[in-house]
Amino acid sequence: MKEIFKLQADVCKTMANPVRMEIIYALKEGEKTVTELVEEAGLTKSNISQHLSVLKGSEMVRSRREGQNIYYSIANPKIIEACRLMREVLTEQLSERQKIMAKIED
Amino acid sequence: MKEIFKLQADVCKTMANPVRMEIIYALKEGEKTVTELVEEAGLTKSNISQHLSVLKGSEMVRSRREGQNIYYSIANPKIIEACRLMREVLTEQLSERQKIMAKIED
DNA sequence: GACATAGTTTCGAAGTTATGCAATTATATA
DNA sequence: TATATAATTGCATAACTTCGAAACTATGTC
Repeated sequence: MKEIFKLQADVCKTMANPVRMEIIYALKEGEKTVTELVEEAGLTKSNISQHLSVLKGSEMVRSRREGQNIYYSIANPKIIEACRLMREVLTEQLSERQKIMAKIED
Repeated sequence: MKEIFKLQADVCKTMANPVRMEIIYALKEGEKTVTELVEEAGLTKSNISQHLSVLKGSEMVRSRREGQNIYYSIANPKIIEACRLMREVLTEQLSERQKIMAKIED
């Protein structure tokens, strides 16, 4: 019974990094090569490659080679859905905080 | 623009621990005291308390005191929704793996 | 084969997280 | 005030994560 919590925590762990979150959002638009992701994020190729390897290890992304390039894409659209919901949680938290701040300013 | 990825990763980070995931699922049923959570999880009070403090710091749970007890509850039902979706991602991954295993056994 | 480009892997330093133990705080009750 | 129960905090330590630099692998072109 406890095993499921561990596995589910691992899914979160994969998404629990700002670079990997940025990669997920970048791939939302469609498949991209490592170099494209590197340029978009403004980070080293080594770093992006390592994060892609984590994402692939948890089966959140797939990859396919085409000549010199390797194209990465989101493995399951539900990952995007989960991210969307977490962003909603976040925005509701932020707007809640703003309401409180507004009250204090009165 | 990058800040949002950091914040969103932080939301994930909060959920990226099996004990905290177990607490979230335990609180899904309704508010509970620390002692109840301790008994349910079979861990030390110190440990549960520290994880509750992380969850509270990210505003995922609320607490209210009633006499000697402190009752914890989920702050936003969307947190449960996000967890549900992540579990779906997980179960789809597991069943996908099983399909592949079945093919190999032929 | 030599060279260029795309991507991965290895390694070590720096930072972060999880845990139990012991000490502390808060409330209730006699 | 003394004592019991509920919960939190501080601290040490072991385990894990992140990152860049350099070395390596894979593919394409001359």
